[in-house]
Amino acid sequence: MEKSHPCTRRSNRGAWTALEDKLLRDYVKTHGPGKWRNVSQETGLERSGKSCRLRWLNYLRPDIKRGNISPEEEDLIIRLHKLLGNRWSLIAGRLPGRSDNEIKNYWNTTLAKRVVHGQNSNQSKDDRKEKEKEPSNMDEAPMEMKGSEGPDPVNDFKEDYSPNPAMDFSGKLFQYNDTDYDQLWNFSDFDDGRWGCGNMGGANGLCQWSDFPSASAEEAEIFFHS
DNA sequence: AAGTCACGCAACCGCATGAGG
DNA sequence: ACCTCATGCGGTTGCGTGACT
Repeated sequence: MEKSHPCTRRSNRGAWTALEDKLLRDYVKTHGPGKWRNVSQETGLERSGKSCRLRWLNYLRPDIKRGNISPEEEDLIIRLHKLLGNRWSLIAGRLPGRSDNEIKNYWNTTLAKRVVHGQNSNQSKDDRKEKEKEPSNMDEAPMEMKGSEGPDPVNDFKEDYSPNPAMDFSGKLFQYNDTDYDQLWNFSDFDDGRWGCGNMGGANGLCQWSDFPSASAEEAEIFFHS
């Protein structure tokens, strides 16, 4: 097998062509998603593995949903962003058919200004540039805000989703009743130990805040039901 | 009609992480 | 325990296009 010299074999950049899409689709159909490094060798595509992966995830995979974000999806994005910060892949995981890139773009172009500036989306580019110079609250993940002067994610969550809080809010465990959140939480999403335990079984749920890192799901349940 | 601006989106880049040797 | 490689993630860039002057 002859390798092209890196200088002469310049990888393609820019927008994907229909032919490139077809080659990538065919590759995935045969080999399945993954082994992105091999795509260029197998198909002749002059694209990096990263680029192929991104194209597949954001555009070509069969379950991808194109088109406008619905108001329901929008609401979900806002609420999840409030909880999770810029963890786009987690947020995308709750919106079937939407990619993290799409949600990130939608947030940055549409929702961020709406959330920061109320409903006034007529913001000039200069204004945005100015904003970009200073750290935005919305760009910070909840855990980074913790202990600072910024919003308190625990209390925010508490206020928003816990009309009937569990017995010990200050003790880091709390209950929510919002049925939406039956679908929103699971253990694996929060494997960094900051958000973790949840009772996904019914209309009510139990969540754990990061100051309780050693608690297992079982411990949290015992705590909640004791 | 032509030039400029503003915006949205696709794609790229750098870093982090995890698996396997 | 360390190294390498593949993959994933979030931030950023740049292009295409429609709106505006």
